[in-house]
Amino acid sequence: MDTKDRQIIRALQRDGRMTNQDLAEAVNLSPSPCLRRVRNLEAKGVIQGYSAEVDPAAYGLAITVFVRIKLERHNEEDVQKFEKRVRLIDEVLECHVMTGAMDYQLRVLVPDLEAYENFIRNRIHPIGGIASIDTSFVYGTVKRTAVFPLSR
Amino acid sequence: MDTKDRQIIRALQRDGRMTNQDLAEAVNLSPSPCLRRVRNLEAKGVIQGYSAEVDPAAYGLAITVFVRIKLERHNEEDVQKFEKRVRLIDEVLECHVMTGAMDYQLRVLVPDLEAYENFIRNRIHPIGGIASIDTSFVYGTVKRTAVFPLSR
DNA sequence: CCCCTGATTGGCAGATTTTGCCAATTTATA
DNA sequence: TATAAATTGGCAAAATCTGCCAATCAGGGG
Repeated sequence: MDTKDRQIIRALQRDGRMTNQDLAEAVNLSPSPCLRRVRNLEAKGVIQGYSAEVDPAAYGLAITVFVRIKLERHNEEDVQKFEKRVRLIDEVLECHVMTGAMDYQLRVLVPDLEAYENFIRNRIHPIGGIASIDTSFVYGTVKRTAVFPLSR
Repeated sequence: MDTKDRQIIRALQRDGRMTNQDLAEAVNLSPSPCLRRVRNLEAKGVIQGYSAEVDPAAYGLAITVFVRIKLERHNEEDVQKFEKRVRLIDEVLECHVMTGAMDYQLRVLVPDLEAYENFIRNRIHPIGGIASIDTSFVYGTVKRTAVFPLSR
């Protein structure tokens, strides 16, 4: 992981579909060592995959919600159960374990408010063992980028 | 935006670099109409771009932080100033306007705790007009996907 | 200071993929 | 049902990918 690798990573975060030729030019390499570095980053798991960035509203998912959840108990069994169930819910795009007053923060995508109510009632509450839920809707997005800051 | 478009979108969210030929096969089209649909989704802004998914820790950014910020005043000028400044900060990958007790939630990536302290002192506080800051560090990630739920 | 070793690079060529064009098919509308 | 519009599939030229080999570079030991 040298400077060249970091350049490659940031270029592919900006445009994950750029051709290897363009990428090579952008980082001052010829195509073949450039491709070799990319494949290497993929094999080592530094680059975990590639994905299309899609406008959720245009797709029909107008509402983004951050849901913060606290469990009643934190024994191994209840924690495992919660995490396993959460992973299976398609509307949950992200779930992190957090410091602070709440245990988890979820990023959830739903078409409308009614769907959010159903999500909480039919997907979250049935898991059981939940002490409290705190919901914040996203009004607007000021910034959203996939490009990491240059580190050193 | 029909079923086929949604299939294409979800396939490209799973693997943004799959070849058009494979994509066409996955959605039961021949390559040329498939590519035409993709280009159309890009032109309409439904697909906003493509990006590499990178392991932050492997890149050297071990710490993910969600920062919730409340402003002192909400007049046009202070709000614009805050948002403009936040957009320029490389460590901030996301910033959303939120309902609830806090005004904004930021997703921030830094190499270590010291860098986070510097981030707050040198990047956030100097903006001014901030009433309160609430920090939650990410301990672990239970789920993270780019693939939207199928909407109807 | 030079040589040796291992790692990385650049160029080449065959295989694969993209992409614009046209005729044929399907879908929607009157 | 007839017509118009939109969408599709196939083809071929252009661009790209990717494995291989010789050349170059960086670092350590004598």
